[in-house]
Amino acid sequence: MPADRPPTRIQKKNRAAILEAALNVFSAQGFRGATVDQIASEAGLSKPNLLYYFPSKEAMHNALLERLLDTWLDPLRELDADGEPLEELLGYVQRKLQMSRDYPRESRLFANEIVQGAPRIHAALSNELKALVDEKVSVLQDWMDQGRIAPVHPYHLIFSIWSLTQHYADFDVQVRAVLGEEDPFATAPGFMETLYRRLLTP
Amino acid sequence: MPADRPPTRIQKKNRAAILEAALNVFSAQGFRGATVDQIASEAGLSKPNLLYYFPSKEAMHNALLERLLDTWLDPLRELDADGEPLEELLGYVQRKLQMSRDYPRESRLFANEIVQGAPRIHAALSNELKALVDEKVSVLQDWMDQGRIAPVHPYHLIFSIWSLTQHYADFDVQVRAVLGEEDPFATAPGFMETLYRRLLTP
DNA sequence: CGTGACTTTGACCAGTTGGTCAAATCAGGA
DNA sequence: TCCTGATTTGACCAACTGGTCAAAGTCACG
Repeated sequence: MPADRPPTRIQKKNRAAILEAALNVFSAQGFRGATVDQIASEAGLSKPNLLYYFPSKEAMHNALLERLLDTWLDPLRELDADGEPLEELLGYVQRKLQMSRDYPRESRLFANEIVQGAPRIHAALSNELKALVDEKVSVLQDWMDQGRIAPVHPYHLIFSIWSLTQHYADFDVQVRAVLGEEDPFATAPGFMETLYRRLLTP
Repeated sequence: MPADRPPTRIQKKNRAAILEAALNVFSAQGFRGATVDQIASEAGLSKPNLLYYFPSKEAMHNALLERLLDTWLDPLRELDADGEPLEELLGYVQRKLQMSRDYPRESRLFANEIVQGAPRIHAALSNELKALVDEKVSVLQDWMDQGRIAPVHPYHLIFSIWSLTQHYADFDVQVRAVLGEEDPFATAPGFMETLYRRLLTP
């Protein structure tokens, strides 16, 4: 563990390689299923060397989760209260869907954590996450009150967007087993657009 | 391991207790996260005693998954080609939602397995599951062709039902963290009905 | 109540895993 | 080049975990 002066070139490179490898392994095996040795070999480093950069396996996991929550909520943050309601929501849906396509490992890391009761990020859910959702829900509520989108339970509306979009990353195996050759991400955007347009058009 | 004559009273009781305990532990911790000792103590038996009834930890897990897939698909099997299309679909949605409320452990067991790539039930997904879905999709397609429900991508329609309903079991912690006091299952059925009614009414 | 099959368990074992440590090696500024 | 701090690693541990086994206890039925 080097002193807390600015990180060297080597530190940056190795820390990044470790997190990249850890993301692969944790997202595929879950926290307990992952072993430090696996991560080390995936990162091309020795196990003691990993533990030189991160004090423990849990620290790697935490570093990933911390970085993740922010990225994960970005699409929702972009929802603009001053935009055209339906287009804003459809935009949010498509951004979220793209994240499932482009960052499936992150989605699964998150899913693993939540399914098992979110032991490590429970606080963040009740604080940051809840605060952001509450804020955006009040925007949705205003739009509904003004008759600019159809009235529906705003929290369930957001849950539905989360679950529908993340399903394609988290349950990827199942989706592909059922669909066969067809690429889910070719047809999903159209389906989503239809669904939310019909649901929300006043 | 007793002979293969009919199971005794004790065998029945203990096997059931073990599976019940295993469901608790596996659904909360995942396969690798669960330990045989945990399951044993939860079942009120000793570890060697568990391994007298099941040859290995994996055998317990398999026994659960096997029993699960059938139960899990029952609501979809009930979808009746001769019924009134919209009502049939809404009925399916509500049955699936009830399963999430009444059997959250089973839902999470399944989720854990799929998120990690379904290593143990991949075959069942491509066979039984795909066959059933294909069959029901052709029913949906007929309904759409006849103009009895609005045309949408039928596979995505089914995925959407799965993801929306299971979300309330699998991501329960997150849902409750955001909702606070409100019981999700009080308001979800209404939301779902609205959603699918608007999506599917021709 | 005796007997053979069924059940239970304490003690144990080998493999795995997270983590440590001292010694060796390397990088780069003076 | 030399020196100091940064980096790397082989060898090790202790704890945990899945699984074994022989011996002891219990059950049901003739």
